[in-house]
Amino acid sequence: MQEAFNDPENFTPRQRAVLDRALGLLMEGGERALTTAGLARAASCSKESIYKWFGDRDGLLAAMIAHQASKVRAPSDDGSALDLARFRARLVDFADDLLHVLGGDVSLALNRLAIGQASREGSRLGQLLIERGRRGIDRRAGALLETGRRRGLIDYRDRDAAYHTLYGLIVRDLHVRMLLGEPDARKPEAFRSLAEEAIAQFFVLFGVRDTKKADPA
Amino acid sequence: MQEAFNDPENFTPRQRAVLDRALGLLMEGGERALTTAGLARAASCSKESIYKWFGDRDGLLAAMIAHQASKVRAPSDDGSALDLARFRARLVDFADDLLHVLGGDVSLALNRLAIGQASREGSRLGQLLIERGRRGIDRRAGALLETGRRRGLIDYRDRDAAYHTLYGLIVRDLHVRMLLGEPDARKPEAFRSLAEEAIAQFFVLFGVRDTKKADPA
DNA sequence: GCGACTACGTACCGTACGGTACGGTTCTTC
DNA sequence: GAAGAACCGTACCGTACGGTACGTAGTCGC
Repeated sequence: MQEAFNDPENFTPRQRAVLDRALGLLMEGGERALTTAGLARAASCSKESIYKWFGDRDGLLAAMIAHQASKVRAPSDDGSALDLARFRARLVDFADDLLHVLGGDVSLALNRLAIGQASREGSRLGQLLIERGRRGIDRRAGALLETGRRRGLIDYRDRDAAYHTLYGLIVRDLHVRMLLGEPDARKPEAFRSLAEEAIAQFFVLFGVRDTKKADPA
Repeated sequence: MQEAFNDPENFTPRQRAVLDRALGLLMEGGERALTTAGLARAASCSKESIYKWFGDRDGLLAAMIAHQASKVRAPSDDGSALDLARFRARLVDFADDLLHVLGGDVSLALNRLAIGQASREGSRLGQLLIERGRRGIDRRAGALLETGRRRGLIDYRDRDAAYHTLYGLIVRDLHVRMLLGEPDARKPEAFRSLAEEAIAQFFVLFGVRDTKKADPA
């Protein structure tokens, strides 16, 4: 019955505050800094309450992921009319958002936590992170691509394959480098130009040919 | 003077054997399974020797990375004459190798270890992993790309940018998913086709147009 | 006002780990 | 063959953490 602890809908405001404090501790000092005693002290609650609410330490970690995921609301994709320029701008925004999300403190801390636990057998944190965190982004991008294809702005055979290519063009090896703590990888001021270049390349691969093709030669 | 411990050239065969056993423990059960007492028991050595050889636990981890990196020898890039087909095959091989390396047990275990430690302030494991592990791959790919460009098979403005794009096309989000423990991401039997598709896309972006351009329309 | 409930703070327990010390054994070297 | 170094096995120490138990203080319903 540990699942009952993981439903962010049932979290009380007090519990959410404690989970936020836990995320803060995790961001500051990593997993080692997130101890039940330390969290109880930092959040001014008792260890007993923590265990009562979340079961055990793994339940707490899972609840943190669920809680954080519940805070992120994907911007609703209004199906307004898209011309090529607007569609391209939407893709650039998506790419920029993606880089900022992946490079955010909370995302990096949670991914480091889940990856650190991934070697352990019974750990479902990785799955949980993918399901709760990535699914939303994937769906948002998938819908965007689908819209672009229906409007004849891009074309592809396999939507998932196209999305994975888009993801690779945007993120490259930046995510892992940021996870490893390489300072050069975390340059939010560079994300915009990276996003624009990635989308330009994506259009070369999947764009429908148009009359305004620049041809340097 | 901890640096002295990290030079794999100075490791004795006995020390290498211990480091191999440590890598084995790390692969089996993650960082939690790699304790000094456990390693001493598994490798039939004394804890005192471990501390004498590697300084402390962090020194041991660094030595493991250095040791593993020293085992990987990049295949020497013989500058034989390359036509397009051979160059393309070389790139596919590189992509296939890259996916197999990143998805290997040792690589995943070491990356998980370094990422788990990345939040800690003084941790240089991430840097060490990038320097010792990735530099070789990067140089190999860079040389390959440079050769292709000199032969007029591909073209690019910025070699590093081209390489990063190549990396993104090959790896996509597979590395992080494998690090998170997603079973679907680790399908070595699928790596070859992924590699071929990535190289095909790379040629669309950076290939020099030739007469045999297939044009569906 | 009173019981039932919840939560806070603290103290406590068992365990496990990093690191050190020491006696005994094997191997090298002269 | 003796001196000395390297190493193994084990025992030991201090600490820190996960998890539990308990005494107390609010709070809500009646």
